[in-house]
Amino acid sequence: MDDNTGKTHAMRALIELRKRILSGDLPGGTRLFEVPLAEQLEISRTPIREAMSRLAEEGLLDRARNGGFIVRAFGFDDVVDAIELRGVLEGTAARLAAERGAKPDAMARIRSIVETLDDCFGDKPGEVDFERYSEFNAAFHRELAGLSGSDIIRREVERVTRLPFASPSAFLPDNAEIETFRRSLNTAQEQHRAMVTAIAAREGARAEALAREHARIARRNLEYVMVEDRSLIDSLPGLALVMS
Amino acid sequence: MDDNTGKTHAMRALIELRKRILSGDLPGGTRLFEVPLAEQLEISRTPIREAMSRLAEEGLLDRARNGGFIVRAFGFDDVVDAIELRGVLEGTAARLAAERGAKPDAMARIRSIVETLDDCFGDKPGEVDFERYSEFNAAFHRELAGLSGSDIIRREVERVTRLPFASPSAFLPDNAEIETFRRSLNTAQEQHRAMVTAIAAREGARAEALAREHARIARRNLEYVMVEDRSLIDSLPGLALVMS
DNA sequence: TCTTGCGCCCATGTATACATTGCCTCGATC
DNA sequence: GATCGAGGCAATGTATACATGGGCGCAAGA
Repeated sequence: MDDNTGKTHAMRALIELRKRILSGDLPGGTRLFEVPLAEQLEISRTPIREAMSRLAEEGLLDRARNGGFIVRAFGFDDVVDAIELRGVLEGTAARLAAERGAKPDAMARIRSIVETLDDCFGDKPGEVDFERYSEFNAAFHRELAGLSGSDIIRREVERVTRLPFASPSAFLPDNAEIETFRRSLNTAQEQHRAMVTAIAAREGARAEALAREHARIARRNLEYVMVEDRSLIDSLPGLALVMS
Repeated sequence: MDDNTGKTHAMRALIELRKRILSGDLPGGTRLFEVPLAEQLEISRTPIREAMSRLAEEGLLDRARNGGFIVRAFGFDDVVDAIELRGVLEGTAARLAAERGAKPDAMARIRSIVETLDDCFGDKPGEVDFERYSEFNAAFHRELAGLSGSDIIRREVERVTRLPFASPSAFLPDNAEIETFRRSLNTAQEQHRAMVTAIAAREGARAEALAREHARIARRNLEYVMVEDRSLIDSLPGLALVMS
């Protein structure tokens, strides 16, 4: 995101609007009018426009035909597709890293991240330091995105990842209560390790396949939520803006 | 792009700035200052900002740390990566269309486009209606992007495609003189046909592989230009903004 | 000489008045 | 009754004045 967090009026408007969209306060399809928003946030129209323009870049708003902005509507099909897309792009990042070779220091960094993730698992089965895992899981995916050395790939991976429900951490909620989710962490960590191994061995196809399958964990968790226990929807912040 | 072509000052500024960037008049890394630009284009700063914001969405400008915009710099490595990325995304579009099944009317449309492309080839070898081919080639790729029915996929395919050197028509220059390029058209059209066949037969892996290989034609043409005949660089509009 | 701090200047940030456009409504006419 | 057009309103588009803040240079002191 931006480091300028909250310094200017435009930044505060950006953050506030993003919050409202992500929380579902502004449902998909809602047209955003400059004047009322400016009055609500007690600033002028100019920073509002700036903020909306940035949200359009993020993919949270669409530009309307005759000017103005509309909150982008996401359905569950879109969540599935975005997760699939993340798998494809991370797969490409992994494959290219394998085929072209990753820089030694980047490989060292990602290996160290995998070690740390290992440490998040306690001795007893099912014992996981969730918060730490979540943090270093994000770090793993960030490192993976740039591992091939291609700026274009890194940018596009990070772009998809920015959609909250497509983020690698989307289904790592604060409440680690969900047994199904917790079990998936072992599989996920196996895949992290295997990806790094494949990349180091220059096995591009394997690295790509692993990354795609890795993203499928998110899809399975999504399907669990939708089919088995819809009450969980509310505890997953990334799903708040998704419309039935 | 936008249908609003040139109606407002912001749109005219957008078009003018885009032209300057694509033509290389504004090389990568150039910082764009609002005041001088406003004076040059004889409008105020407001529509300039609007235009620059849209160019950032297009990926032609980057936002600078402390405000302002910088022309994004592309090297030949980036062109290669962007072409690769297009292949990956079109491959995903094709695979999903195969796996999920495409709508009959969309299939009919893309089949009709393939027929038309066939008609572009004359009786004598090497005889091609270039302009018509180029037009319907673009149509094929546009149709392919949406064939799976996924908006997310279609948007992202079209997004990458918007970079001029990554467009499916990037190496279909007006001058059809380049024998190597002309020969590649036969291969390309074979692949178009095969992709449609694979999608209809629900052969996802084959459809994906074909789309990726299809994009490689662009990469080969790029390499031909770079290695065999660098003088051709100037005749390919999409490469003007690429820096050595 | 090096460093530090003050101040100016330039570029973006913001507010606001005014322009423009497109849509909606209401009415009149066919 | 339907359609076309004029008018007004509401929204974005634009210009511009002023605010803010960061960078650079110069100068003064250590």
